[in-house]
Amino acid sequence: MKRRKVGNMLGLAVLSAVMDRPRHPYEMAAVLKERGKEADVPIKWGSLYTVVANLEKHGFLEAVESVKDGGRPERTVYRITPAGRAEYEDWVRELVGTVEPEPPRFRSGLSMIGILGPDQAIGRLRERLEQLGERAAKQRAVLDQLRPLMPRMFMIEIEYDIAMTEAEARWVRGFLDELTSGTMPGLDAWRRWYETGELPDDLGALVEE
Amino acid sequence: MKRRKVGNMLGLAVLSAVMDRPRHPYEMAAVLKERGKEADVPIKWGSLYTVVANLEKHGFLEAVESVKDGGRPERTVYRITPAGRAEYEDWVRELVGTVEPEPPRFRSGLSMIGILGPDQAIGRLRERLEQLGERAAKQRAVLDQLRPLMPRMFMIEIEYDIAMTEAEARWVRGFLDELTSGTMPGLDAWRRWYETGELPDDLGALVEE
DNA sequence: TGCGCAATACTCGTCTGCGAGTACTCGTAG
DNA sequence: CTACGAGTACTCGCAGACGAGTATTGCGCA
Repeated sequence: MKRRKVGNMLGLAVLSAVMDRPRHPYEMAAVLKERGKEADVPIKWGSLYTVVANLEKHGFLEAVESVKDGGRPERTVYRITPAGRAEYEDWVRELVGTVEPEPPRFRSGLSMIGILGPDQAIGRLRERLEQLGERAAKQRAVLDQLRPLMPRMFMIEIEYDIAMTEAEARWVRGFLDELTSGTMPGLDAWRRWYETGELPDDLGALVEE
Repeated sequence: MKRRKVGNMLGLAVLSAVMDRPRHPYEMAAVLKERGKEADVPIKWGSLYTVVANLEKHGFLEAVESVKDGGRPERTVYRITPAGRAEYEDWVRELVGTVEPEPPRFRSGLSMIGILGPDQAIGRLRERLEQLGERAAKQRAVLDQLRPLMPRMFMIEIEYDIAMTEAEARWVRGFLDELTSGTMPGLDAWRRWYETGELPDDLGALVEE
């Protein structure tokens, strides 16, 4: 497989920032923050300059070498090249069109939730549920605030975000219900194991492989 | 904030692999693959030894220095320490109980879907939808195959995965419907901009800030 | 008029992640 | 009985990510 020449997501953000007009790195970061892209790609100062340099090395950006105005320390302004535009488009095409495995950390947590024991597990899941609710509310507030200002298509990723947050909340709530109502099979075996360390014979056999 | 001493997710996997009995690094990787943990945490050989070394440095693992059997090149066997157990538990607690922002790459793609133009966007979204279907089917197959062998609680993360995949598929389908049925506002403005490069006056004003 | 703080615009060095190589060994097909 | 491919068990070194520092300037406020 042909891995992207510049793999860092910040690279994509940089390309998008430079599409309309040439900018110097600090300005790129500024517009990205303004446009709320920080939610997509956390902008780290350390990475920004490395990434810009790499994009230039691979011919996606070129320096317009404008030292311009007095005052400020010297700045290098970059312009996007045709190759850069192509890369940008191709990258977005890939992001939208293909699903690659990016396991969320919560998934890992779930797969090891055993060691917490049922009671602690329930407690933690309740906390998560609450946080998911807050997150959804916050996103919805952003959406409402922006709605009069710009067309829906420009905020579609927020709608996606809300939908996913709510879906997760729904799942967690369902799981929680099964745990608290006792519908989930093996619950007391789990509790026994957590409290005494002994596990039922059939499971003991299972562990052997 | 107190960042984890060993931040790599592989570290968590290593701890989990060493909970029951001491193992040497290669063996850890082996059991992790066997238990299907690769879906949670991709196991990179390069990282494995660094991570194990770091875990040891911070007192979560300790070497049992067993050169043991003939044949194979020398191996170092590691045992988990009490501090290691505590760290493991605490880490899982954090993963389950708190939601931190980890923006999926698709979200970024959506926020930049503009440059593709409506027709290409629709095409790509169709592809994604198809892949999501495949993914859900595959996960479901795994679940069905495992169900007779182990209790549900041991496969809960697969259930979560399926639920999330389906939720995304549902959202994409809805979005796609709005695009193809023409319900989405601003669709022809979008097409015009993509084909000719000119954007309606109200948007032009918007871009100024 | 002078003080300090926020903003501007980076640089530097460390620390981590990981791909690609290495070297040895066992089973087995010819 | 031997050659080879698959498994075993790592090592090495580079490239990338990032935190923390630095130096300058403009502006508000007293």
